[in-house]
Amino acid sequence: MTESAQAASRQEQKGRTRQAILAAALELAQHQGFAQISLRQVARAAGIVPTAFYRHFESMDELGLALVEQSFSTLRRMIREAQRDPKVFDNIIDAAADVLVEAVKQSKAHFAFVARERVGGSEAVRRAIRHELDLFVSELAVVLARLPNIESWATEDVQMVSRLFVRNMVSNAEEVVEMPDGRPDLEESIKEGARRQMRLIVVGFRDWRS
Amino acid sequence: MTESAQAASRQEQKGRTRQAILAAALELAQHQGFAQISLRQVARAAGIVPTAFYRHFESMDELGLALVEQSFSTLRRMIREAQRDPKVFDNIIDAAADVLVEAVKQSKAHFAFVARERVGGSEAVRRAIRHELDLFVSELAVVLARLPNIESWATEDVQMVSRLFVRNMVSNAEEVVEMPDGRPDLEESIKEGARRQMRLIVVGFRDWRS
DNA sequence: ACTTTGAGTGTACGCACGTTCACTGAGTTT
DNA sequence: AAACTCAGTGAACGTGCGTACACTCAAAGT
Repeated sequence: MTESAQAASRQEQKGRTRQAILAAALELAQHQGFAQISLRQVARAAGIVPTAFYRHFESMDELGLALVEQSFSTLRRMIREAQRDPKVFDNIIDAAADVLVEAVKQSKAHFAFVARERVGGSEAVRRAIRHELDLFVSELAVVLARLPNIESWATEDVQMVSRLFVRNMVSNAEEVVEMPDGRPDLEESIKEGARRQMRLIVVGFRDWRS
Repeated sequence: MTESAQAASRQEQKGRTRQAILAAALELAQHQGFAQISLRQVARAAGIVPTAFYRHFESMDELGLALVEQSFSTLRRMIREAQRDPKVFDNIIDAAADVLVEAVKQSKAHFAFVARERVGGSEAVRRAIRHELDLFVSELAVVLARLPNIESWATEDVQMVSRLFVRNMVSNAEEVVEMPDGRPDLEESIKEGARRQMRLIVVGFRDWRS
Protein backbone atom coordinates (compact mmCIF):
# COMPACT_ATOMS: atom_id res chain seq x y z
CA MET A 1 0.00 0.00 0.00
CA THR A 2 1.78 3.11 1.35
CA GLU A 3 2.27 4.63 -2.05
CA SER A 4 -1.28 5.37 -3.17
CA ALA A 5 -3.15 6.69 -0.11
CA GLN A 6 -2.29 10.28 0.90
CA ALA A 7 0.92 10.59 -1.11
CA ALA A 8 3.51 10.20 1.62
CA SER A 9 4.73 13.28 3.43
CA ARG A 10 8.27 11.91 3.51
CA GLN A 11 9.15 11.75 -0.17
CA GLU A 12 6.89 14.71 -0.79
CA GLN A 13 9.14 16.80 1.43
CA LYS A 14 12.20 15.41 -0.28
CA GLY A 15 10.76 16.40 -3.65
CA ARG A 16 10.07 19.89 -2.39
CA THR A 17 13.66 20.29 -1.22
CA ARG A 18 14.91 18.98 -4.56
CA GLN A 19 12.85 21.59 -6.34
CA ALA A 20 14.18 24.25 -3.99
CA ILE A 21 17.72 23.25 -4.93
CA LEU A 22 16.95 23.32 -8.64
CA ALA A 23 15.23 26.69 -8.33
CA ALA A 24 18.04 28.16 -6.26
CA ALA A 25 20.68 26.96 -8.70
CA LEU A 26 18.75 28.29 -11.69
CA GLU A 27 18.35 31.68 -10.04
CA LEU A 28 22.02 31.92 -9.06
CA ALA A 29 23.15 30.72 -12.49
CA GLN A 30 21.31 33.61 -14.14
CA HIS A 31 23.61 36.17 -12.62
CA GLN A 32 26.97 34.42 -12.69
CA GLY A 33 26.76 31.32 -14.87
CA PHE A 34 26.26 27.84 -13.51
CA ALA A 35 29.93 26.86 -13.67
CA GLN A 36 30.94 29.55 -11.20
CA ILE A 37 28.38 28.95 -8.49
CA SER A 38 29.37 26.78 -5.55
CA LEU A 39 27.64 23.92 -3.85
CA ARG A 40 27.57 25.97 -0.67
CA GLN A 41 25.92 28.93 -2.39
CA VAL A 42 23.20 26.68 -3.76
CA ALA A 43 22.63 25.04 -0.39
CA ARG A 44 22.45 28.42 1.32
CA ALA A 45 19.92 29.72 -1.21
CA ALA A 46 17.88 26.54 -0.96
CA GLY A 47 17.75 26.82 2.82
CA ILE A 48 19.67 23.69 3.66
CA VAL A 49 23.07 22.87 5.06
CA PRO A 50 25.83 22.04 2.51
CA THR A 51 26.01 18.36 3.38
CA ALA A 52 22.28 17.87 2.85
CA PHE A 53 22.86 18.66 -0.81
CA TYR A 54 24.35 15.20 -1.24
CA ARG A 55 21.03 13.59 -0.31
CA HIS A 56 19.74 14.86 -3.66
CA PHE A 57 22.66 15.13 -6.07
CA GLU A 58 26.04 13.48 -6.16
CA SER A 59 27.77 16.61 -7.44
CA MET A 60 27.16 20.00 -9.00
CA ASP A 61 27.58 18.37 -12.39
CA GLU A 62 24.63 16.10 -11.75
CA LEU A 63 22.60 19.14 -10.70
CA GLY A 64 23.52 20.75 -13.99
CA LEU A 65 22.30 17.77 -15.96
CA ALA A 66 19.02 17.83 -14.03
CA LEU A 67 18.61 21.50 -14.97
CA VAL A 68 19.21 20.70 -18.64
CA GLU A 69 16.51 18.06 -18.47
CA GLN A 70 14.10 20.40 -16.72
CA SER A 71 14.75 23.18 -19.22
CA PHE A 72 14.08 21.05 -22.25
CA SER A 73 11.00 19.43 -20.83
CA THR A 74 9.63 22.95 -20.29
CA LEU A 75 10.46 23.83 -23.88
CA ARG A 76 8.87 20.65 -25.24
CA ARG A 77 5.65 21.21 -23.33
CA MET A 78 5.37 24.65 -24.91
CA ILE A 79 5.95 23.36 -28.40
CA ARG A 80 3.37 20.62 -27.90
CA GLU A 81 0.79 23.13 -26.70
CA ALA A 82 1.55 25.47 -29.57
CA GLN A 83 1.05 22.70 -32.10
CA ARG A 84 -2.59 22.36 -31.07
CA ASP A 85 -3.19 25.93 -32.13
CA PRO A 86 -4.58 25.75 -35.69
CA LYS A 87 -2.88 28.95 -36.80
CA VAL A 88 0.46 27.17 -37.15
CA PHE A 89 -0.90 25.60 -40.31
CA ASP A 90 -1.85 28.92 -41.86
CA ASN A 91 1.20 30.84 -40.87
CA ILE A 92 3.81 28.84 -39.10
CA ILE A 93 6.31 31.64 -39.21
CA ASP A 94 4.33 34.28 -37.37
CA ALA A 95 3.17 31.63 -34.91
CA ALA A 96 6.70 30.47 -34.26
CA ALA A 97 7.94 34.00 -33.64
CA ASP A 98 5.10 34.63 -31.18
CA VAL A 99 5.61 31.33 -29.38
CA LEU A 100 9.33 31.84 -29.14
CA VAL A 101 9.19 35.27 -27.59
CA GLU A 102 6.36 34.31 -25.25
CA ALA A 103 8.09 31.12 -24.19
CA VAL A 104 11.36 32.83 -23.49
CA LYS A 105 9.66 35.56 -21.50
CA GLN A 106 7.76 33.01 -19.48
CA SER A 107 10.73 30.75 -18.70
CA LYS A 108 13.53 33.20 -19.03
CA ALA A 109 15.72 31.47 -16.49
CA HIS A 110 15.61 28.12 -18.26
CA PHE A 111 16.37 29.63 -21.65
CA ALA A 112 19.16 31.73 -20.22
CA PHE A 113 20.60 28.63 -18.62
CA VAL A 114 20.59 26.69 -21.88
CA ALA A 115 21.92 29.59 -23.96
CA ARG A 116 24.79 30.14 -21.55
CA GLU A 117 25.75 26.63 -20.64
CA ARG A 118 25.48 25.43 -24.22
CA VAL A 119 28.92 26.92 -24.79
CA GLY A 120 30.11 28.04 -21.38
CA GLY A 121 29.35 25.11 -19.16
CA SER A 122 31.22 22.01 -18.10
CA GLU A 123 31.96 19.31 -20.63
CA ALA A 124 29.12 17.10 -19.37
CA VAL A 125 26.52 19.86 -19.38
CA ARG A 126 27.58 21.04 -22.83
CA ARG A 127 27.28 17.56 -24.26
CA ALA A 128 23.84 17.09 -22.73
CA ILE A 129 22.57 20.35 -24.22
CA ARG A 130 24.02 19.59 -27.62
CA HIS A 131 22.30 16.22 -27.56
CA GLU A 132 18.96 17.71 -26.59
CA LEU A 133 19.24 20.30 -29.34
CA ASP A 134 20.01 17.58 -31.91
CA LEU A 135 16.92 15.71 -30.78
CA PHE A 136 14.99 18.91 -31.06
CA VAL A 137 16.09 19.47 -34.65
CA SER A 138 14.78 16.05 -35.59
CA GLU A 139 11.50 16.59 -33.80
CA LEU A 140 10.97 19.91 -35.50
CA ALA A 141 11.78 18.31 -38.87
CA VAL A 142 8.89 15.90 -38.33
CA VAL A 143 6.52 18.78 -37.66
CA LEU A 144 7.80 20.75 -40.65
CA ALA A 145 7.52 17.77 -43.00
CA ARG A 146 3.76 17.77 -42.47
CA LEU A 147 3.32 21.35 -43.62
CA PRO A 148 1.69 22.01 -47.01
CA ASN A 149 4.59 23.79 -48.70
CA ILE A 150 7.24 21.46 -47.42
CA GLU A 151 5.76 17.98 -47.71
CA SER A 152 7.33 17.45 -51.12
CA TRP A 153 10.88 18.27 -50.03
CA ALA A 154 13.67 15.76 -49.65
CA THR A 155 14.19 14.53 -46.11
CA GLU A 156 17.67 15.91 -45.80
CA ASP A 157 16.56 19.33 -46.98
CA VAL A 158 13.88 19.41 -44.34
CA GLN A 159 16.50 18.43 -41.78
CA MET A 160 18.72 21.28 -42.89
CA VAL A 161 15.95 23.84 -42.71
CA SER A 162 15.07 22.50 -39.29
CA ARG A 163 18.68 22.96 -38.24
CA LEU A 164 18.64 26.54 -39.47
CA PHE A 165 15.40 27.20 -37.60
CA VAL A 166 16.74 25.81 -34.36
CA ARG A 167 19.96 27.74 -34.72
CA ASN A 168 17.96 30.91 -35.24
CA MET A 169 15.73 30.02 -32.35
CA VAL A 170 18.76 29.78 -30.10
CA SER A 171 20.12 33.10 -31.34
CA ASN A 172 16.82 34.85 -30.88
CA ALA A 173 16.31 33.33 -27.47
CA GLU A 174 19.71 34.72 -26.52
CA GLU A 175 18.55 38.14 -27.67
CA VAL A 176 15.34 38.03 -25.66
CA VAL A 177 17.23 36.82 -22.63
CA GLU A 178 19.73 39.67 -22.90
CA MET A 179 16.93 42.17 -23.50
CA PRO A 180 17.16 44.96 -20.91
CA ASP A 181 14.27 44.79 -18.45
CA GLY A 182 12.84 48.24 -19.03
CA ARG A 183 12.61 47.98 -22.81
CA PRO A 184 9.57 45.94 -23.89
CA ASP A 185 9.60 47.92 -27.15
CA LEU A 186 12.58 45.83 -28.29
CA GLU A 187 10.43 42.74 -28.08
CA GLU A 188 8.50 43.51 -31.23
CA SER A 189 11.67 44.28 -33.16
CA ILE A 190 13.20 40.96 -32.14
CA LYS A 191 10.00 39.24 -33.19
CA GLU A 192 10.02 41.06 -36.52
CA GLY A 193 13.69 40.11 -37.00
CA ALA A 194 12.90 36.47 -36.28
CA ARG A 195 10.00 36.52 -38.74
CA ARG A 196 12.16 38.04 -41.47
CA GLN A 197 14.90 35.50 -40.96
CA MET A 198 12.52 32.57 -41.09
CA ARG A 199 10.84 33.91 -44.21
CA LEU A 200 14.27 34.37 -45.72
CA ILE A 201 15.10 30.76 -45.05
CA VAL A 202 11.88 29.42 -46.50
CA VAL A 203 11.76 31.68 -49.54
CA GLY A 204 15.44 31.33 -50.27
CA PHE A 205 15.30 27.61 -50.01
CA ARG A 206 12.34 27.23 -52.31
CA ASP A 207 13.72 29.53 -55.01
CA TRP A 208 17.21 28.21 -54.84
CA ARG A 209 15.95 24.73 -55.49
CA SER A 210 13.69 25.66 -58.38
CA MET B 1 66.81 59.81 -26.97
CA THR B 2 66.44 56.48 -25.06
CA GLU B 3 63.46 55.34 -27.02
CA SER B 4 64.83 54.82 -30.50
CA ALA B 5 68.25 53.16 -30.14
CA GLN B 6 68.31 49.43 -29.42
CA ALA B 7 64.70 49.12 -28.27
CA ALA B 8 65.11 48.96 -24.50
CA SER B 9 65.51 45.60 -22.86
CA ARG B 10 63.42 46.71 -19.91
CA GLN B 11 60.01 47.27 -21.49
CA GLU B 12 60.81 44.56 -23.99
CA GLN B 13 60.97 42.04 -21.17
CA LYS B 14 57.79 43.44 -19.69
CA GLY B 15 56.06 43.01 -23.01
CA ARG B 16 57.26 39.44 -23.24
CA THR B 17 55.86 38.64 -19.78
CA ARG B 18 52.60 40.29 -20.71
CA GLN B 19 52.34 38.09 -23.76
CA ALA B 20 53.16 35.05 -21.64
CA ILE B 21 50.26 35.93 -19.34
CA LEU B 22 47.88 36.41 -22.25
CA ALA B 23 48.98 33.15 -23.86
CA ALA B 24 48.73 31.23 -20.60
CA ALA B 25 45.23 32.57 -19.91
CA LEU B 26 44.06 31.81 -23.44
CA GLU B 27 45.37 28.26 -23.20
CA LEU B 28 43.80 27.64 -19.80
CA ALA B 29 40.50 29.22 -20.88
CA GLN B 30 40.19 26.72 -23.72
CA HIS B 31 39.76 23.82 -21.36
CA GLN B 32 37.69 25.31 -18.56
CA GLY B 33 36.32 28.69 -19.61
CA PHE B 34 37.91 31.99 -18.69
CA ALA B 35 35.57 32.73 -15.80
CA GLN B 36 36.68 29.67 -13.86
CA ILE B 37 40.42 30.07 -14.09
CA SER B 38 42.20 31.75 -11.21
CA LEU B 39 44.79 34.47 -11.11
CA ARG B 40 47.18 32.01 -9.49
CA GLN B 41 46.71 29.43 -12.21
CA VAL B 42 47.50 32.02 -14.86
CA ALA B 43 50.56 33.22 -12.99
CA ARG B 44 51.79 29.67 -12.52
CA ALA B 45 51.35 28.87 -16.21
CA ALA B 46 53.02 32.13 -17.21
CA GLY B 47 56.01 31.37 -15.00
CA ILE B 48 55.64 34.24 -12.56
CA VAL B 49 54.64 34.62 -8.94
CA PRO B 50 50.97 35.58 -8.31
CA THR B 51 51.72 39.09 -7.11
CA ALA B 52 53.71 39.90 -10.24
CA PHE B 53 50.47 39.56 -12.19
CA TYR B 54 49.41 42.96 -10.86
CA ARG B 55 52.31 44.65 -12.63
CA HIS B 56 50.46 43.92 -15.88
CA PHE B 57 46.75 43.78 -15.12
CA GLU B 58 44.65 45.18 -12.33
CA SER B 59 42.42 42.14 -12.22
CA MET B 60 41.37 39.04 -14.13
CA ASP B 61 38.58 41.08 -15.63
CA GLU B 62 41.07 43.45 -17.22
CA LEU B 63 42.99 40.44 -18.57
CA GLY B 64 39.74 39.23 -20.11
CA LEU B 65 39.19 42.55 -21.85
CA ALA B 66 42.74 42.43 -23.21
CA LEU B 67 42.04 38.98 -24.61
CA VAL B 68 38.88 40.26 -26.30
CA GLU B 69 40.89 43.03 -27.90
CA GLN B 70 43.60 40.63 -29.02
CA SER B 71 41.08 38.19 -30.47
CA PHE B 72 39.30 40.78 -32.54
CA SER B 73 42.46 42.39 -33.83
CA THR B 74 43.51 38.94 -35.06
CA LEU B 75 40.15 38.55 -36.78
CA ARG B 76 40.33 42.01 -38.34
CA ARG B 77 43.78 41.39 -39.74
CA MET B 78 42.52 38.26 -41.46
CA ILE B 79 39.54 40.00 -42.97
CA ARG B 80 41.75 42.81 -44.24
CA GLU B 81 44.11 40.37 -45.89
CA ALA B 82 41.24 38.42 -47.41
CA GLN B 83 39.83 41.59 -48.94
CA ARG B 84 42.95 42.01 -51.06
CA ASP B 85 42.26 38.69 -52.71
CA PRO B 86 40.41 39.50 -55.96
CA LYS B 87 38.23 36.41 -55.82
CA VAL B 88 36.00 37.99 -53.19
CA PHE B 89 34.53 40.10 -55.97
CA ASP B 90 33.66 37.12 -58.13
CA ASN B 91 32.39 34.86 -55.44
CA ILE B 92 32.26 36.41 -52.04
CA ILE B 93 30.38 33.50 -50.55
CA ASP B 94 32.85 30.75 -51.34
CA ALA B 95 35.68 33.05 -50.35
CA ALA B 96 34.02 33.88 -47.04
CA ALA B 97 33.46 30.21 -46.19
CA ASP B 98 37.11 29.41 -46.96
CA VAL B 99 38.43 32.35 -44.98
CA LEU B 100 36.22 31.57 -42.02
CA VAL B 101 37.24 27.95 -41.70
CA GLU B 102 40.92 28.74 -42.29
CA ALA B 103 40.88 31.60 -39.83
CA VAL B 104 39.22 29.58 -37.11
CA LYS B 105 41.62 26.70 -37.60
CA GLN B 106 44.59 29.04 -37.45
CA SER B 107 43.49 30.95 -34.34
CA LYS B 108 41.30 28.38 -32.73
CA ALA B 109 42.02 29.55 -29.22
CA HIS B 110 40.96 33.13 -29.91
CA PHE B 111 37.75 32.10 -31.63
CA ALA B 112 36.95 29.60 -28.90
CA PHE B 113 37.49 32.34 -26.35
CA VAL B 114 35.12 34.73 -28.09
CA ALA B 115 32.47 32.07 -28.77
CA ARG B 116 32.49 30.98 -25.15
CA GLU B 117 32.82 34.24 -23.32
CA ARG B 118 30.30 35.98 -25.58
CA VAL B 119 27.58 34.34 -23.50
CA GLY B 120 29.38 32.65 -20.62
CA GLY B 121 31.80 35.28 -19.43
CA SER B 122 31.63 38.04 -16.87
CA GLU B 123 29.39 41.02 -17.48
CA ALA B 124 32.30 43.22 -18.58
CA VAL B 125 33.76 40.67 -20.98
CA ARG B 126 30.34 39.93 -22.46
CA ARG B 127 29.67 43.61 -23.06
CA ALA B 128 33.06 44.08 -24.72
CA ILE B 129 32.48 41.17 -27.09
CA ARG B 130 29.00 42.32 -27.95
CA HIS B 131 30.37 45.76 -28.73
CA GLU B 132 33.13 44.38 -30.96
CA LEU B 133 30.63 42.23 -32.82
CA ASP B 134 28.39 45.25 -33.38
CA LEU B 135 31.35 47.14 -34.80
CA PHE B 136 32.11 44.18 -36.94
CA VAL B 137 28.60 44.10 -38.39
CA SER B 138 28.97 47.73 -39.45
CA GLU B 139 32.38 47.14 -40.96
CA LEU B 140 31.16 44.16 -42.93
CA ALA B 141 28.18 46.20 -44.13
CA VAL B 142 30.61 48.71 -45.67
CA VAL B 143 32.39 45.92 -47.53
CA LEU B 144 29.13 44.37 -48.68
CA ALA B 145 27.73 47.68 -49.90
CA ARG B 146 30.51 47.88 -52.48
CA LEU B 147 29.64 44.55 -54.07
CA PRO B 148 28.01 44.53 -57.52
CA ASN B 149 24.74 42.83 -56.58
CA ILE B 150 24.24 44.75 -53.41
CA GLU B 151 25.20 48.35 -54.19
CA SER B 152 21.62 49.28 -54.98
CA TRP B 153 20.17 48.06 -51.72
CA ALA B 154 18.88 50.29 -48.95
CA THR B 155 21.39 50.91 -46.16
CA GLU B 156 19.32 49.26 -43.50
CA ASP B 157 18.84 46.15 -45.61
CA VAL B 158 22.58 45.84 -46.06
CA GLN B 159 22.94 46.22 -42.32
CA MET B 160 20.46 43.44 -41.67
CA VAL B 161 22.16 41.07 -44.11
CA SER B 162 25.44 41.91 -42.48
CA ARG B 163 23.95 41.04 -39.10
CA LEU B 164 22.76 37.70 -40.44
CA PHE B 165 26.19 37.00 -41.87
CA VAL B 166 27.96 37.76 -38.64
CA ARG B 167 25.50 35.70 -36.65
CA ASN B 168 26.11 32.79 -38.98
CA MET B 169 29.81 33.38 -38.81
CA VAL B 170 29.68 33.08 -35.03
CA SER B 171 27.62 29.89 -35.23
CA ASN B 172 29.92 28.33 -37.78
CA ALA B 173 32.99 29.36 -35.84
CA GLU B 174 31.50 27.60 -32.83
CA GLU B 175 31.08 24.49 -34.93
CA VAL B 176 34.65 24.51 -36.17
CA VAL B 177 35.90 25.12 -32.65
CA GLU B 178 33.91 22.18 -31.31
CA MET B 179 35.01 19.99 -34.21
CA PRO B 180 36.67 16.83 -32.86
CA ASP B 181 40.36 16.82 -33.58
CA GLY B 182 40.54 13.59 -35.55
CA ARG B 183 37.79 14.44 -38.01
CA PRO B 184 39.02 16.83 -40.72
CA ASP B 185 36.33 15.39 -43.01
CA LEU B 186 33.75 17.41 -41.08
CA GLU B 187 35.50 20.58 -42.16
CA GLU B 188 34.22 20.43 -45.71
CA SER B 189 30.68 19.73 -44.56
CA ILE B 190 30.75 22.74 -42.24
CA LYS B 191 32.09 24.84 -45.11
CA GLU B 192 29.38 23.56 -47.42
CA GLY B 193 26.77 24.31 -44.75
CA ALA B 194 28.10 27.84 -44.37
CA ARG B 195 28.02 28.38 -48.15
CA ARG B 196 24.44 27.16 -48.40
CA GLN B 197 23.32 29.39 -45.57
CA MET B 198 24.94 32.45 -47.07
CA ARG B 199 23.49 31.72 -50.48
CA LEU B 200 20.14 31.26 -48.83
CA ILE B 201 20.40 34.66 -47.23
CA VAL B 202 21.42 36.44 -50.40
CA VAL B 203 18.97 34.68 -52.71
CA GLY B 204 16.10 34.86 -50.26
CA PHE B 205 16.66 38.51 -49.62
CA ARG B 206 16.77 39.47 -53.28
CA ASP B 207 13.67 37.52 -54.22
CA TRP B 208 11.71 38.52 -51.21
CA ARG B 209 12.22 42.18 -52.04
CA SER B 210 11.33 41.89 -55.67
C1' DA C 1 79.46 57.08 -10.10
C1' DC C 2 75.05 57.94 -8.05
C1' DT C 3 70.22 57.57 -7.54
C1' DT C 4 65.81 56.13 -9.09
C1' DT C 5 62.56 52.98 -11.03
C1' DG C 6 59.86 49.07 -11.29
C1' DA C 7 59.34 43.92 -12.69
C1' DG C 8 59.48 40.06 -10.11
C1' DT C 9 59.92 37.69 -5.16
C1' DG C 10 58.36 35.42 -0.71
C1' DT C 11 55.65 35.42 3.36
C1' DA C 12 51.62 35.79 5.52
C1' DC C 13 46.63 36.72 6.19
C1' DG C 14 41.75 35.64 6.27
C1' DC C 15 38.13 33.39 3.61
C1' DA C 16 35.16 30.22 1.00
C1' DC C 17 35.33 26.08 -0.77
C1' DG C 18 34.21 20.53 -1.15
C1' DT C 19 33.95 16.70 1.58
C1' DT C 20 34.27 13.59 6.01
C1' DC C 21 31.93 12.06 9.86
C1' DA C 22 29.05 11.09 13.77
C1' DC C 23 24.63 12.93 15.09
C1' DT C 24 19.40 13.80 15.61
C1' DG C 25 14.70 13.21 15.31
C1' DA C 26 10.45 12.89 12.72
C1' DG C 27 8.12 9.60 9.47
C1' DT C 28 7.54 4.75 8.19
C1' DT C 29 7.45 -0.12 8.78
C1' DT C 30 6.80 -4.13 11.57
C1' DA D 1 5.03 0.07 21.04
C1' DA D 2 9.46 -0.93 19.30
C1' DA D 3 12.68 -0.87 15.43
C1' DC D 4 14.25 1.15 11.41
C1' DT D 5 15.08 4.60 7.72
C1' DC D 6 16.96 8.62 6.05
C1' DA D 7 16.60 13.99 5.15
C1' DG D 8 18.80 17.35 7.36
C1' DT D 9 22.49 18.96 11.08
C1' DG D 10 26.95 20.94 12.76
C1' DA D 11 31.74 20.69 13.64
C1' DA D 12 36.05 19.89 11.59
C1' DC D 13 39.59 19.04 7.97
C1' DG D 14 42.74 20.39 4.21
C1' DT D 15 43.17 23.23 0.06
C1' DG D 16 43.43 27.06 -3.12
C1' DC D 17 42.16 31.44 -3.50
C1' DG D 18 42.91 37.02 -3.84
C1' DT D 19 45.49 40.39 -1.92
C1' DA D 20 48.74 43.10 1.50
C1' DC D 21 53.24 44.09 2.39
C1' DA D 22 58.15 44.57 2.67
C1' DC D 23 61.87 42.96 -0.19
C1' DT D 24 65.59 42.60 -4.07
C1' DC D 25 68.44 43.81 -7.68
C1' DA D 26 69.26 44.85 -12.60
C1' DA D 27 68.21 48.39 -16.06
C1' DA D 28 67.43 53.30 -16.94
C1' DG D 29 68.18 58.03 -15.92
C1' DT D 30 71.15 61.69 -14.04
